[in-house]
Amino acid sequence: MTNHNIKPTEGEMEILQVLWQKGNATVREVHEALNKKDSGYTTTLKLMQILHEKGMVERDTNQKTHIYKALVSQDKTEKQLVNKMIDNVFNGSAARLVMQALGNHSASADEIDEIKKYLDSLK
Amino acid sequence: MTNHNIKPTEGEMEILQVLWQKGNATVREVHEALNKKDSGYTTTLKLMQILHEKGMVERDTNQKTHIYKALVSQDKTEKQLVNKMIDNVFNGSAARLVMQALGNHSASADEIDEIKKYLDSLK
DNA sequence: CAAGTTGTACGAATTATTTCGTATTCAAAT
DNA sequence: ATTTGAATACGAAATAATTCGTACAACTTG
Repeated sequence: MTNHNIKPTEGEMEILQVLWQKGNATVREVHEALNKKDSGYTTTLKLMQILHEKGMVERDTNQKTHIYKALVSQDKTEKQLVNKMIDNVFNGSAARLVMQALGNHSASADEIDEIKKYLDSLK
Repeated sequence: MTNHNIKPTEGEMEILQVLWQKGNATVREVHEALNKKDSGYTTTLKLMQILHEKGMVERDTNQKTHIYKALVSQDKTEKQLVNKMIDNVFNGSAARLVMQALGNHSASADEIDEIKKYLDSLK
């Protein structure tokens, strides 16, 4: 299977998210979307170059300003990270993770409704 | 607020989990519970000493063999890591995380029932 | 076309994390 | 008492991740 052993670092994840959201983007666009006051433009550039080395993004270098695009699937990457957390933090119990995620202010009433609908659809 | 900025590393998390599960334990017990074939006893020891420096565990040094116990709350630590993931990976949406966690084989039918009950109890 | 601006490349410094080697201490067993 | 085994202490090496400095190339505009 493709995309099997990807394990983006935290910094790489931030960039991938921007790319997933925008579809494709230049380094500057990503850097500005991240709005990091604690690190400079070349840091973002370097990270994106590393993502490219690792095969997680592709880029169009026809223009001077390169255009990047995620190659790894958002869904697969998210699943992988979630499963890792279920294993590492919740001893394999997805239910425990879910309850922990819902048992705090991050989950609004709307979100809870949405989840209920989703659960019903699983039956 | 107490326990605010703890951020255990991955290695530290593994140890904390054993401590939460066992209540208290010696270094050897933790090391064996982890069953790591890729790193030695002194590595586990060192990590536990670091946890102690950081104030995340306490230890009884009355006997030659020290006995460790977690000081940070499992619940708070889990919430913190989950919230971080919701922010970093799911753009602030707890619902997206939950669905990702449920949308794979990690979640059994039993678990899904459990979650439904929990959701109902939130209303 | 010269000067300034914006971009990439990439080695190297910095910082974080994990791992180990070795000294030392203590207790049990010979 | 001496040896052996199991423990802690802790500096330092190894590895991973982030950040930056600086060189250079390509546009832009005055």
